[in-house]
Order: sequence, then structure tokens, then C-alpha cells
Amino acid sequence: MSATACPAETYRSPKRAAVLDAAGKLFLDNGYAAVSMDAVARQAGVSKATLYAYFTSKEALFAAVVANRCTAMAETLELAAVHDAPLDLALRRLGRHLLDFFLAPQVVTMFRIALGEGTRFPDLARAYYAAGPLAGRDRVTAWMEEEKRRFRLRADADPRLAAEHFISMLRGTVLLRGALGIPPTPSEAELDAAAAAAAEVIRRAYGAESGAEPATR
Amino acid sequence: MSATACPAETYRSPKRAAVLDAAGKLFLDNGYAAVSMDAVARQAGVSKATLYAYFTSKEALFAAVVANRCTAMAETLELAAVHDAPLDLALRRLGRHLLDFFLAPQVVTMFRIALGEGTRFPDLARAYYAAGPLAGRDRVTAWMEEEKRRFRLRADADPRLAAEHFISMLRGTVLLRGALGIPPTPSEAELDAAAAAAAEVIRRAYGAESGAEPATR
DNA sequence: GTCTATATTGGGATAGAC
DNA sequence: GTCTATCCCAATATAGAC
Repeated sequence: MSATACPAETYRSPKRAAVLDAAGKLFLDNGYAAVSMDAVARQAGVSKATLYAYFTSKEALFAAVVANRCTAMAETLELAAVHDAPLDLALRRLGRHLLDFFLAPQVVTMFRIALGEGTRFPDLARAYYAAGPLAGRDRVTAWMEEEKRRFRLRADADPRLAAEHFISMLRGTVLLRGALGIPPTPSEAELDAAAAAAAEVIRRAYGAESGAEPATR
Repeated sequence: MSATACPAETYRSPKRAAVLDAAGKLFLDNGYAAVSMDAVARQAGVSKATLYAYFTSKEALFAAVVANRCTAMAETLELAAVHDAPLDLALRRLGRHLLDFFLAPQVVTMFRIALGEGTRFPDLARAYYAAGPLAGRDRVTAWMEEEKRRFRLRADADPRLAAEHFISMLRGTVLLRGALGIPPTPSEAELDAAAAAAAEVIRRAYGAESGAEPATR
């Protein structure tokens, strides 16, 4: 995002950080159009003129916020060592982990905003896609590659495709309603069931053992 | 959507239809916030006052447009008789059909708008969800049920789940980039490949024949 | 750099004539 | 029902003092 370029000296200013924080909170709560620069200034405890001293326009501020939050959230997604379990169980744990991540309010809102404003701000859409979904998919792909190295996926399985399919099934099952803000919020049991269902499909389609029921059931 | 209630006599007025058409085009091209009531009036060839005579507010007009377009588009999705082919081939055809539908500009834009504005207009989000994704899923579920009735799905397969997983995999693979407006547009070959990949996963996970390669390959 | 105060525009909604 | 003309407010951006 080129708009975030900034003199190195003012970059770490506490006021700048305050503005970025305040703007992030407001944008992620209310969307782009609904937030005025007055509100940002008030929330940050600075004047509007100061705000414009750090960010040349509302759009530039928005872009900075998105870049900031995306990388911060991506670091939340820890896939660590969940390889030490039978494939089916490991997939279920990973799936549940991913689901919780997708449904986190900040992640949902970022998704909504990126889609809603993506047309008007192409830079924003690209930055979001690269820092968000693409980075996430790459991490799950790496996980699948490790599984394949352990001969737990079929020899002809495509790890990237397996990752995409797994993520997509997780997203689709519960996320659309969540992203649209349609109640009710899915229960723990529903989330577990969604993760288990997606895990079973992946195991059947990509797992090394032919098509039999898994040991962990 | 309660806001569309209207005296029966004025409902079919040509001016009303002109307004609805113009507003639909503008909203779907530019999103909600970027379209002014002036622009709608100009595009429709009526005055603003006339516009307000038919729709009490910008929001009411928007809700009417969404309801209108959603049902119109849903009728586009014809799943007709694609049962007369081996499961794998039938799934590939159905998948490609669904992908084309999902990627149609109007469908993409409606998706984006519903997500972007869904928080501020909960009625809109619900109307979209019911008339769009939910209706679509139900139709694919019916298709899966028919396949199961023909013993082409496993006896313990859940048609609704199979439909959700199929749709989700199709959506995920290419749609996110499309919805974000990130080039390049996927090629015909990529779309075919995406449909084939999702079809194979479904066949392996839900198909009646154990896990063997299909006859049509 | 930071503030207060203000210029300016754009757009949602309405009044009143016909 | 339809138009023209207008009100009015909100919000982006800036001018000028300290």
C-alpha cells in the first residue's frame, strides 16, 4: 500500500498511533462511509488538522488501517504442531481453529469491508487479499504438505488444492451467515460439527487410507 | 422486506418501473453510498420529487431494488435434468454451471453489496440471504437428493451437507478474487478445472462407489 | 505540530405551483 | 402525480493563530 509512506520521524509518533488505533476501531465497527473524520479526531483525542497532518486523506488513513490490522490478525493464526494425531482428528482440530479465526469479529468485519469497499479502492482489495486469505491459504498448504510428507495424504494429492477445499468448506458452512450478521450465532456444537464434516470430506478425498472409516470415531 | 409495501395502483406504474430499473443499474454498478438520488432521478428521466412519491427514502428504494434483482437472478439458475450422466460428469457440468452463475457480474455485485451494507440494513441482509444463497443451496440439495434416490450417493450421505460442501468449494476456489475485483479473470480452462476438482472431491466423499477412479476420465 | 474556526461542497429530503 | 427550486445538514478539507 503506497499511501502509507511517511517521514520516518513522525512514523512512530504517539499521536499517529492514537489516530491509527481510533480509526481502526471506528472503521471496523461501522464501515468506511459511516465514519467521519470528526469522529476519528474526537476518538483519538486530537484535532482534525493534526489528523490531516499525518494522513493526507480519509482514503489514505483507511488504507493504513487495513494494512495495519491485516498483518496483526494474520499473526493470530497459529497452526503450530497439530500433526501429532491421526489425520482425521488433526483435521478436526485444525478446522475448528480456523473456524474460530474466521468468526472472530475483527476478521469478519475486515472481510466485509474489503468486499464492500474493494471496488472503489483497488489497492485496498489487493492488500487485503495478499495479507489475508492468500497468506492463510499458504499456511494451510504448508500444513498439508507436511501431512503428505508423512504419507498421510494420497501420493497424488495436491496439497494446495486440499488446503483450498478445506478452507472453502469451513468458510461456506457457517461464515456467510456470520458475515451478513444474520442470527443466531452458531453454537459450539455446530462449529465442532462443521469442522468434523469438512475434515471427513478431506480425509475421504485426500487421505492415504482408501475410504474406510477412521480409527478415531 | 416490509419497506416495499405500496398502493396496488401505483405499483405497476411505468415511472416506478423506470426508477427501479435505473436505481438497480446504478446501485449494482457503484454500490449504495456512491449513488445519489439526483443521479437516480436523472437516469430514470423523472424528477426527484416523483422519485420520493414512489419510494419513501433512499434506503427503501435500495431494499426494493435488492428484492427485485435477487428473485430475477435466482430464476436464471436452471439445474434442469443433468441427472442423465455418470455422477462425476454430472457433477462437473453442474459445478461449471454454478460457477458461471456465481461469477456473473450482477451476482458478484449483489454479493458485495449485501456484505458491505448488511450491517447497516439488517432487513436487506436477511432478504438477500433468503432469496439468494439459501434458495440456491436448497435447489442443489434437491439435486443431491435425486442423486441419492438413484443410489449414486452413499446410503449414509447427507444431501444438504453434500450440497453445501460442493457449493462452498466452488465458491472458494475462484470467487473470492472475483468478488474483490482482483484480476486476472479466470480462464475457461481454470473454471473447468475448478469444477472438476470440486466434483472429484464430492464423488470421493459422497459417491456410492467406494473410492475408485470414475469411469468417465 | 497542534489547535479553533471556517470555507465549501454534495446530497437527502421537501414546499408549492401546475 | 409531476415538476422546479430550495432548504438544510453533514462531512471533507483548510486557513491562520499559537
